[in-house]
Amino acid sequence: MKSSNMLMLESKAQIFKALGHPTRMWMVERLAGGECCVCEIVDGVGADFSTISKHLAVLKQAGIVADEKRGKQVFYRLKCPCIMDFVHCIENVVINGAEEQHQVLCCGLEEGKNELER
Amino acid sequence: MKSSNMLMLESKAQIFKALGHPTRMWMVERLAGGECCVCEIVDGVGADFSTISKHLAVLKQAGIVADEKRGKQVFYRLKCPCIMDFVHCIENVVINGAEEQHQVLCCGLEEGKNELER
DNA sequence: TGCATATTTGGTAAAATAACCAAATGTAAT
DNA sequence: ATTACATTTGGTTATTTTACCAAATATGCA
Repeated sequence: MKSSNMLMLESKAQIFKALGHPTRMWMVERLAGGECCVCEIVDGVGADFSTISKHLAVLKQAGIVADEKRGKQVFYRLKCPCIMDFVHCIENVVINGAEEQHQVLCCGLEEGKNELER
Repeated sequence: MKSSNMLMLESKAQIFKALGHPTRMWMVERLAGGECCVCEIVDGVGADFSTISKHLAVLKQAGIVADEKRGKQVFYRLKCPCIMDFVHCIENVVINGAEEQHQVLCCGLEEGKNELER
């Protein structure tokens, strides 16, 4: 691969990769509804604390979430809530299947929709 | 994980995962410039034919690209060129680092920028 | 028909990921 | 200071991913 921009390529891929796991996807959607502490995520996902912690570390490492310790708890939040625009588009891709992808994937963003608040 | 929508979650994650590899990222960007045949991608990436073929299969499986056989060659194209909007946003995230992400990630789309043609 | 070209498929080994448990760390309250 | 709670880190094992090679398949041309 001819790569003056190999590093950029890897960085971008890393961000997508971080979103490429159902549990982390769930977390991102959860955090889109507002920050929450690790224990809340553990409750929602139903996996081991350590597992959740590691998934959160992946998202953090990719720059998708930020964490803040307050008292005994650590709170995570989406660093960029607009990442949900992506997610909603992808959702449409999934729902509408292969055929309509072309139209559908573009829609949400171009009309400036943002359904984070729902 | 409480999952009436577990399947949806997995499908979305799969799409992100497909984008989560430098080589596949490169391919998507290459295809954003217009369809091309497998051999052109092989040349660009510099990996084995079989490796490229398998990466393309991942993208196809995820519904990101489509293939069409013409003569001896197989041509691939982006099923949804607007997926590049995502990629460019992510690019900004990478460039601007953690601090500015919040503003930057949103920009490209809201101003309707689309640099596919460059 | 038979050959060369283009691509995919199958197999295998190395590397990366993911889940859990146990132990370590940091913080607050006693 | 000790204890309890919240989270992270380290270790282990199972699974998945990736890359390459070799072999199979498909297509066009001699």
